[in-house]
Amino acid sequence: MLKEERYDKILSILDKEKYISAHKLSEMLFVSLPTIRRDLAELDRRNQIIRSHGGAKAIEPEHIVTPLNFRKTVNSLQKRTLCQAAANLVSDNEIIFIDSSTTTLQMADFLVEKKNITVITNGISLATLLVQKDIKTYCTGGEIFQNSLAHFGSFAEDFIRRFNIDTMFFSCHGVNNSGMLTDPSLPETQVRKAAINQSKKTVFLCDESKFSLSTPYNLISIKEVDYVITDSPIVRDFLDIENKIIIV
Amino acid sequence: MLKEERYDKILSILDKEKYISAHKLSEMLFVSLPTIRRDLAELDRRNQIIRSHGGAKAIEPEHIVTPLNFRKTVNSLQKRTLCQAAANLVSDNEIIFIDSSTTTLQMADFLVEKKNITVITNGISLATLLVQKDIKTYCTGGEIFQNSLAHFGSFAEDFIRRFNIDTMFFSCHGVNNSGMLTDPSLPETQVRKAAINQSKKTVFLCDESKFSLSTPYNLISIKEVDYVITDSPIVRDFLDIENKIIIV
DNA sequence: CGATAAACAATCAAAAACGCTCAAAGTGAG
DNA sequence: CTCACTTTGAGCGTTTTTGATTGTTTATCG
Repeated sequence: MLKEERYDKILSILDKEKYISAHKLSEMLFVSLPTIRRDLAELDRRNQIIRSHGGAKAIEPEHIVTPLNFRKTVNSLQKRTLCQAAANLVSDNEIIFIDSSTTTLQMADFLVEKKNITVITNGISLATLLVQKDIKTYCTGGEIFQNSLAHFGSFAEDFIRRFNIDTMFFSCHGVNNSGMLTDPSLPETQVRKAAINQSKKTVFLCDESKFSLSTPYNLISIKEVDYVITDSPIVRDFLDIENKIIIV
Repeated sequence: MLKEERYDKILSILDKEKYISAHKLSEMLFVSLPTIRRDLAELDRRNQIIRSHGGAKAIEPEHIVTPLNFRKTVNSLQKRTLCQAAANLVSDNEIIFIDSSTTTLQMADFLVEKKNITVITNGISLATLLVQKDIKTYCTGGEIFQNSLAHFGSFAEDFIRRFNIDTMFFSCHGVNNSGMLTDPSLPETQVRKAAINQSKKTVFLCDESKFSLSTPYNLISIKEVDYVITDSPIVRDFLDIENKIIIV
């Protein structure tokens, strides 16, 4: 097994387990403890896990994608439909923010028809797509994270604070039972918060898989979102005012 | 079996598997290990796979940033040689800046071997390449320009001013007869100036085509550059101190 | 607080993978 | 057929990765 392959396995185990001991990893991957320790040290250096005494804990499970379902995940028709509905909310001449996630990536395809819009994003893949479609695009700066090809951290937040945004489109890891949008990654949450603060209107793209998932960091309550775009009517249970929901 | 045919097979295997060892490939394709290693080296050079110790890993579809037609202009051997010489000037643990241009793009290939370096760039294609090769990469933010897939403008300049850079690598459009480096784009010139101001050392990558070209905006005189890497001895005419030139 | 066990970093030797050179095999043009 | 050129595989010294061993640090519990 290649080293990079082992790294991926560790990350995908941490995606499910949240916390894993070095000892257990060494049994699961059939390598010695020193090797696992070196792996964990390296993954910690890359900011992909958080090292702790005895093992490691996860930080960004959302972005670890297994080889088999990768294309499906990104190009899913489900997400495409959400993106189309999202793009319908954009008017000509607007300044919009789109956060970096596999869910929002396909919005690029539906924004082409808009006139004179400006898009701000922290996702490099999305930014590149947009630019190639002749859409005026700003990308936040900062360190680039390998798994998501996106910017997080104070650089990105400072950048966002310079803009007045009309509409902000985002996704996140899950919605817990109290209707709070949550994510396992603090940096991602902070970037989204910064963007929400600068925006007149917020739109949450929410596929079915996200319900009853609770992860450490709170973003905002789903009730505070202006529009929820979803393919699952379950969403109604969390909302008071019906007309904020767009079910596709 | 033709070589290109074998390349195709390797790519299609990696399309399904994500990781593959050189050993396994040699069994599957009935050729020796040295041959597989040469194949993998070539495919890595073409940025179609990512080489790693023991085998190779696939490039994830999401990570493909450069348009297809980009490659022809960029992959010239001439530029590659300049980039290799440039990379030789980088030591472990350094913080370097690489400006966005087709000339500097191939530096990514030669920086892999350095340990613990940090690269700052305004070029998105370069940044994406670097990140995939596990190099700590910061990209300046700002508007993205379609032609160059790069950031310019005051956002980018502000970003650069936050760093202390050891070495700054750049190219520009031309060198005029007084030895002044010039460029037709003011924003590009400004970004380069900002980066030069933050840097202890500057390195100019200069291929033959650049001489006697005068364009509107002055960057600095070639005499102020710490190292000039060139494939053309004509450069000597513009310089006093010989040891700043590296002719490849 | 101190004792005990677990986890750790550091070191080293073996194994695997590597790059390199060189000769053999294959290929195409004259 | 010969010659030049490319491609391949074997041999060899080097580098990288790995796992065992050592002594040290850290967590736990009485």
